[in-house]
Amino acid sequence: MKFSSSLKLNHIFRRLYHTTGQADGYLVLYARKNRTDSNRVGITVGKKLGKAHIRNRTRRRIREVYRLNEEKFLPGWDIVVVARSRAVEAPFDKLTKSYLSLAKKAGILQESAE
RNA sequence: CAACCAGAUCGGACAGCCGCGGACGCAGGCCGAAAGGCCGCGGAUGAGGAAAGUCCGGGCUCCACAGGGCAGGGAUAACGGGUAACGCCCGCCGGGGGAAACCCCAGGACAAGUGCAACAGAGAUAUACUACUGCAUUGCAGGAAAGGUGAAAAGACAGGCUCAUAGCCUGUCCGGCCCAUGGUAACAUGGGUUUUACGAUGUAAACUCUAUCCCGGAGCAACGCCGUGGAGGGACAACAGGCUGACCCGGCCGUCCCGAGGAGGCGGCUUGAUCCUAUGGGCAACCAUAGGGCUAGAUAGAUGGCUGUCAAGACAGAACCCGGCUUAUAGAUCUGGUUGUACC
RNA sequence: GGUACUGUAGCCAAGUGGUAAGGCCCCGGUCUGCAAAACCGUUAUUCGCCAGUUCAAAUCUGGCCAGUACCU
Repeated sequence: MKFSSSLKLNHIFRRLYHTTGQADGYLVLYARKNRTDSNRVGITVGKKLGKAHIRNRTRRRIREVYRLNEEKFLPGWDIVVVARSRAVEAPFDKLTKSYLSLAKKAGILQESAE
């Protein structure tokens, strides 16, 4: 990916949970500026959603949505996406639609992508 | 061919585009004094039979600890073997199931002691309600067969003597004990002994006893190393620097050193009671020898998305590592075997 | 990843082998002109599930399932 990396630090996750997020039936999205030129993206899949292989698959699909749509995002943000229970069985195009609409509400999409 | 039984192996495949992890290689690029770091390119490589539950047994690491015995605690339970060890595995004995192949069993001891046994029943470890027999006429003697209750009522049955269903005698069977033979052994077979004391209910997944084994605690989020800042301790010799102050002393900032240590980082981290093949030993589990192979090491945690064809069809994702057990699991293939039917 | 604990009526729960206490709620009745309160009565096919031991299991033993807490 061109300007993105994964978000790994636990205290940044906790800082983002305290911000106001955007949510729908599939996902919850938190975003915050990070004063760099790149994005850091974290994904949270809670233990209630299923066993280990189900959580792994859900996380991969959410990561893939970001990877395929990276050029639509603005750089310089920390982003955390939390999967909700409907995201486990959701088809891929619905997941993509949900992700992008939440990102648009949060104001982290490029103007040309809208 | 059908229905089964046992064991073993696999457990979506192929193609295209985009993408991920850690090694390796590169006369590649950038940073750096160097060590090295970051990026790029390349071709390989990259989850399981249960990776799961965390139920047992170990390795490994740290903390605690002079030696020995008793006590105490825990585990196991026919017998023999395998193993580093096990509560696991193999063989075998006994019992149970099946027509058979074959499968299942926590399978020591209640005549060492203690405890518990509701309801029903006359009586529950002991008894005499109904009923029975003899003599006498409602009393004496006999003793426990039958009825009934219950999970359980003094091993089971037959014949003779007898007033009798008591008691005694005889015989058969079950169990116990003793002897012989076979077996390493559990045990099997045969013979003997006896019947009120060799047989006086059940329960030890009740306390307990016996035999064998074990014995401190924690667990890789263990543990070791580095450690910006901040806080702590020490030093500041000479004119000296800044702040406080009219000035001096003093205090703070400052400079250097020290050892703990939070965030974070690095190691631990994968070659091991290892796997494959062959030969030999053993009924088998397994063992020995020889040759060959290296096959994930992440740390918000790597296998995904889309398309096409076939199939449509599971359970499910390593996190220090092994040996087992248990649980979940669609389907496919192979090997050996049993029974039934038909044909030659 | 690791270590503990809990599961009994809709809710809170007692019950250490022998008919599963009690309280709240719900429902029915008495009372009242109608309610409330009070009083009386009623509610467990599986005591989380499956096996086993026992004459007999909520209870004892083993294995699963679900939930909670702690270490971080």
